Amino acid sequence: MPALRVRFAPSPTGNLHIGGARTALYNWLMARGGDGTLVLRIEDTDRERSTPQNVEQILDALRWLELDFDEGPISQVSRSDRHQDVLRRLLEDGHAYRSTATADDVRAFKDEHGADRGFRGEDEAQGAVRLRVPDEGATVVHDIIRGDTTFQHVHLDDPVIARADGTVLYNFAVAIDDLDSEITHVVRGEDHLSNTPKQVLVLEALGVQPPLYAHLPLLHGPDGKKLSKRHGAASVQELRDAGYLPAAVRNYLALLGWGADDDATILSTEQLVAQFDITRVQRNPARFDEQKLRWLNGRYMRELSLDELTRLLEEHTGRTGLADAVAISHEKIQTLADFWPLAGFIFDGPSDDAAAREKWLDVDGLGALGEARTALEHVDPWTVEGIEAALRGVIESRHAKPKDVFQPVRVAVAGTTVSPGIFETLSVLGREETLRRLDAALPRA
RNA sequence: GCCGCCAUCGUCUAGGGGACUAGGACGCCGCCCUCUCACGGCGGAAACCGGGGUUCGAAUCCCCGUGGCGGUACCA
Repeated sequence: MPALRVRFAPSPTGNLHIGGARTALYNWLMARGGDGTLVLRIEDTDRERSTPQNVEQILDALRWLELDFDEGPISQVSRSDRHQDVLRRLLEDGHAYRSTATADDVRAFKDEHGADRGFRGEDEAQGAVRLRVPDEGATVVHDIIRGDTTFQHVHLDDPVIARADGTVLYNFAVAIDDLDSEITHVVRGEDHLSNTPKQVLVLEALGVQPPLYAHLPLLHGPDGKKLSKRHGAASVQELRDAGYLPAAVRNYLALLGWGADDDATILSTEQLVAQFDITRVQRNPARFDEQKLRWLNGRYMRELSLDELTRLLEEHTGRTGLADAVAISHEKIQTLADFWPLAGFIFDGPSDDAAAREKWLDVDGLGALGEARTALEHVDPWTVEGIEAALRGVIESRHAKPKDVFQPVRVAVAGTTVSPGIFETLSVLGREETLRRLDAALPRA
């Protein structure tokens, strides 16, 4: 039994999308759970898109997700000498040939022959390099999620494996790189399934065994369409900006296409590593549901200590001295990004919600506010309990409903109808600032 | 067009011939808690794509249809 070796091989086209992130996670879980090795390879044969910045974005996303790798990153381009060697060998032994046939030529051929025959070119000693597909038989892809898939050779065209200028193409480079990295399990998106026989054929031409495959179901947006920016946070970068926690993202992503034996929903990374089983992965595509991620993230946020949450929020907002405000907001936010809209008024002053003022700072509201101001002035010491007692006293003397006093006060200090608990908020604000804000909301005497 | 993959509540899933009056989670609805928003608690509505088989028995196996998705590049 050879050691488990898996790989994550993104092409650096920009942000790491959540589909790619899940592929990385599944590979990582397999490696970590099975004493395996995870190899990172950058598929950078498309020179246009493979900029150093794009590569750095991928690495950055993996770092944020806290998914480490054991070997690499290996640049596919850096292996071109090896690719050329193999290419030459296939050309020499007749498994590949040069042909000037174009995509249009192949299309014309297909139009004529339909599904009866795959395109087979003539060896013209020049042009692009095509791999010779046997006329008879079939290539079977062994997939540990989907079982065996058979591709009849008559349906396969001889694939181009290198351009006329000699540079190799994806389906060739992948096969060689996986071979040289001694990858035992190729775990990747289902969009690669149809091209897998080309890779298997390359390996068979070299007389070596292909690895086992595991093609993961694709991830779609809430509308079932391909995931994109318009679906909200679709990349790791956006997830981070939206204030999600890496552990929550890992948990959620793991559940997109896989479920634990006991159908548990909240699984720590340790539990994921211990329980993840690639053979239990779903075969049908999953939709990315940000609402569930939000809920899950909220659960993780509430597990955090105040110190840790404060640290993360100060990092996220770029502000300091948030500890008290965090303490009274802890239960009310689901993402790091939720904090400032809820509690930012404590630092930046009341927000300006005209509808809220109109509704709660009417004649009655201002009356309650005036009494509240007087009552609060004498609170000593300035504690949550003292503040509550004072405000409840106002309710009693006015024979009012609680909200008829609390909401005007809230609108006066926060500028809007939503905030952390009112007593806690005033406590954090301090007597001076509280009275200042109440006075500002009251008509001049 | 051709080749291929897929198909359980709105969503993620459990289920791998009888344990299914189909279970859990998010979301939704109602109630409770309550100073707003949340949190928490309780309860509810909500699914086996359709049609044929196989079988004593099918959500589970097979076939067809339908639908979704992917591939079909001298992209990755």
